[in-house]
Amino acid sequence: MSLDYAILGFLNYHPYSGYDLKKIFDTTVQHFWSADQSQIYRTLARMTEQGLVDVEKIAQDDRPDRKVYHVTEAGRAALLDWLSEPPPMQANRSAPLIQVFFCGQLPDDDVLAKFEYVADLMREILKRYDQIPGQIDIHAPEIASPRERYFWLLTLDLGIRTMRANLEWAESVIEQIKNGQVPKA
Amino acid sequence: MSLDYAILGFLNYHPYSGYDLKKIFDTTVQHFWSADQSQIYRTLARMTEQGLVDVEKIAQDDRPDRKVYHVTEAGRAALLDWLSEPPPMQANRSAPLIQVFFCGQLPDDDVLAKFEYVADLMREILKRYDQIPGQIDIHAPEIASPRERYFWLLTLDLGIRTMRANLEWAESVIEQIKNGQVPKA
DNA sequence: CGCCTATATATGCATCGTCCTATATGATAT
DNA sequence: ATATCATATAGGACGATGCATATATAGGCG
Repeated sequence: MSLDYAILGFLNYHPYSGYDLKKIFDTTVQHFWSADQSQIYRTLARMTEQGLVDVEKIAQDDRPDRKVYHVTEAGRAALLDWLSEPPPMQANRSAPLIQVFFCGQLPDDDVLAKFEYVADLMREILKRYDQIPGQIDIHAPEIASPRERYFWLLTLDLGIRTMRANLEWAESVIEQIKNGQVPKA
Repeated sequence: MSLDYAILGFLNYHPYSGYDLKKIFDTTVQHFWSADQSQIYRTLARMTEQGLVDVEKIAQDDRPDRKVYHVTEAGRAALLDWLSEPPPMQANRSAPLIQVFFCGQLPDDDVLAKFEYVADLMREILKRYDQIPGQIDIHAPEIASPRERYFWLLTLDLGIRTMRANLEWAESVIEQIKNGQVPKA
């Protein structure tokens, strides 16, 4: 259901097509949410049936026709209701940590390589996060008010803080392996 | 597929039943993985067909019969192969952050209440993390080697670091709201 | 006697999510 | 000429997940 509200949230700023929404997801909220193209279309179809959004068909000469979606009053009400609810606290799920949990089975050299790989990935992700702020104007210029931008930057701030914590963790593990502080089997 | 390897990892320490595994998941790795009971049983059934595990039926007088699962050689090989692979970096998905992203729609008081609720939840989770170390002996005493414990504590360390970062973030947001630093619509 | 809890396994159902593929158009590159 | 890319929408197949429910045994409580 989260995708529903993410879509409603963006459509509440401005009408968009499924194709637009896919691009917006991939650029503005990609640090905490991803959306598959086919699922966006399917969700929009369902939400149209449910009366949460309206479709406006726009014919184009040079390109395929667009279906632009608008929030209805019901959709807007559903969004505001949901925003008022306590946040949907989900269970943490981290597949990589399953590897960490059991990787005592491997020799230290392999473990070290694994953590150095992870640390490099995290440094790259942090670099990518630095580039996000510039993208909201390009891909969702309708999110223009200082207040909207503020809350958007809050999510990015959390992403950066979390990723830094992860990186510090990985670096501390690397240190411990190099110093021979990992117990032997 | 992650659940497969988590199950293989535990069965590689010791044979367990589905019921045992459910309890172990809920106590030892609950800070980064949860498993539904029905899915554990279904996964064990599939893995038996695939030859990754073997079943041993144990009749009990006072209680229903148990089906205790053992890792096969193929299962052990699959586990070690997977542990050697680069960690399966998944997309971050955070439903609560969708609320944060769009909650500029709400008045500051509601936003403040939301973040105080989140901060309280995180403090509770941090308290719960403190109690995890004692539980591994009770619910999975077979994970006894210092090396295994070390990697297990690494996952807990990351959970604590991440949760602390989240809490600091929430507290900084609360400060900003109280100081009137959030832009008005 | 009925009810609840713990142990133990299993199925049904619906949703969510991802991957792959199909369809259609126009512009640009080789 | 052909290939590929960007735009634009959509369906099939499948796996993962979660919730509810069914079945069975034994013990404890009121």
